[in-house]
Amino acid sequence: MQATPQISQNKKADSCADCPIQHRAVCAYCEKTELLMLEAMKSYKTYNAGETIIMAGDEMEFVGSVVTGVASLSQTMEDGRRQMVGLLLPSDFVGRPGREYAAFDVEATTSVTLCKFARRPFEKMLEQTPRLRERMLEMALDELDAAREWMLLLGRKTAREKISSLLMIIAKRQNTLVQIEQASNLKFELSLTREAMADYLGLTLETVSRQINALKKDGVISLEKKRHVVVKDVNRLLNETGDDADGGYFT
Amino acid sequence: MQATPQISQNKKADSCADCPIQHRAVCAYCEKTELLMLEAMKSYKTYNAGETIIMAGDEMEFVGSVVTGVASLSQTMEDGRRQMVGLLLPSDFVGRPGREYAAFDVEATTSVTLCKFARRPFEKMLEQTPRLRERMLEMALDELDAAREWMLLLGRKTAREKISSLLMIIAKRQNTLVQIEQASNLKFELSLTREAMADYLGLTLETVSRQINALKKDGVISLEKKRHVVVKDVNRLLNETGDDADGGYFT
DNA sequence: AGTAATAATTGATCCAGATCAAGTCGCCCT
DNA sequence: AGGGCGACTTGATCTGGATCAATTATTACT
Repeated sequence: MQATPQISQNKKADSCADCPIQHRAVCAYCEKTELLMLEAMKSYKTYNAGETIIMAGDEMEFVGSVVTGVASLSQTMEDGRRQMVGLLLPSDFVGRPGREYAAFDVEATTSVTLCKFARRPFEKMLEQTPRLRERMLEMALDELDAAREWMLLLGRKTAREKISSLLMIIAKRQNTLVQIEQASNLKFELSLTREAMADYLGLTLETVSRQINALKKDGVISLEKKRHVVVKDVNRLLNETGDDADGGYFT
Repeated sequence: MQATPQISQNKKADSCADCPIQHRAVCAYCEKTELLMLEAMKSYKTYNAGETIIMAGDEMEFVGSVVTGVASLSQTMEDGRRQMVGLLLPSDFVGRPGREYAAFDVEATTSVTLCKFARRPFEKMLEQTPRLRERMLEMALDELDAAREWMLLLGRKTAREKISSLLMIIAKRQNTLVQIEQASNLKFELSLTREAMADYLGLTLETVSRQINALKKDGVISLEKKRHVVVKDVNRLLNETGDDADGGYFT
């Protein structure tokens, strides 16, 4: 039963073009008074690729969301083993309201612009604003779903399935449903190093490299540059992920 | 730096003894009117060990929470590979408000009693009740933290570390902080089969069996019955998990 | 252009955990 | 008591991905 690739939650769809705050948490929350409060509170900051934004244990002075670029949330064991536990793309939220000290490392994978709010005022506003809290709940639940898919990937998928899944995940988040359905030739920028991919997938960078080249040799993808992927047949790639054909949620 | 084992979030602490609704989502929410509404809505149901409570794809008629027993949330691939993605102990919530069809399988691991609310009315109540929404957000964020710890386990820990971590997780959730600190001889019921443990940890049941017996042979634990564990020295076990000594969150 | 630094590939070997295959234990049932 | 079934253990072997070790692109900097 081979269905058309479906995109479950395209977060882009949630943003409203006329809202000056370009991120999901507060974007749909376009009511005048609070919007102005948020406007007054926010500030932008840009980090360079590779820069550490927050280290586990740091005091959390702010929360915010990714406006442009890619950041990662990860955990490191004493002996250096690393596991990425969150991939933060534009519209994703950073920080946990009510949390004093960071539990995970946040790093800029590419150059990243963050829209920041001082944590305390944001928390106060969260208390006063049911609509915003509702939005945060929705986001947390979406992330939880994503984390659970990710757990299946980490626990049970083969290296090849892991790589294919990652490619699909990134393709989905960077392109709209329409683009993917039409795409006999889907291209996208894979803005992660082999090492970052390995940390995402629970593999070594050597295995990542080998599997990407295997997919290439088998004609599933081709590479224009090391980090620019061309998918010839999306369904072919989807088959390699090990997921159900119609994958994704039922909402 | 060997610290005393810390327990980050003991969910038991959140329940209020005089609240007739014995679960976390609504428990702290003891305001008369809505409490009565919830009272009127709720119904209990008990499932036998091994019974399927919900299958992925089913229509979700209810949400609710675990009152007694242990249930699991899991995902299955077409070829039968299974990964547990949630372990549901008393006070844990089942179902996602707003979700029409189940995304995961829910199964009773032991005999389980669920306190159920019809989904629609619960959702309506959630809309009207900011305090309940706040509670749900907090729970979702806790689960997300747990999922991220779990991802580190799945992606980077060795089989022995995985088993040790699981034992610590269960010990923590079944005992209070005080009990654990004092415990030179911590006992607990491990209410999972070897297979369920394997599904939790991304291992095979044979490996689970071998590692448990290795921990026993090395004197880290002993077994009174196959599923009744005695931990002689909690710090010794904690060392085997690969986690930081003071592990857990900073709130 | 040349050189250093970083990212990626590729090969050879190894080993933790999977797989396959018998057992054994404990428990319910008549 | 015995038999049957599910849960668990234990052993032998295999293998996917890790590890170790060079190269070979890329990119960034003078």
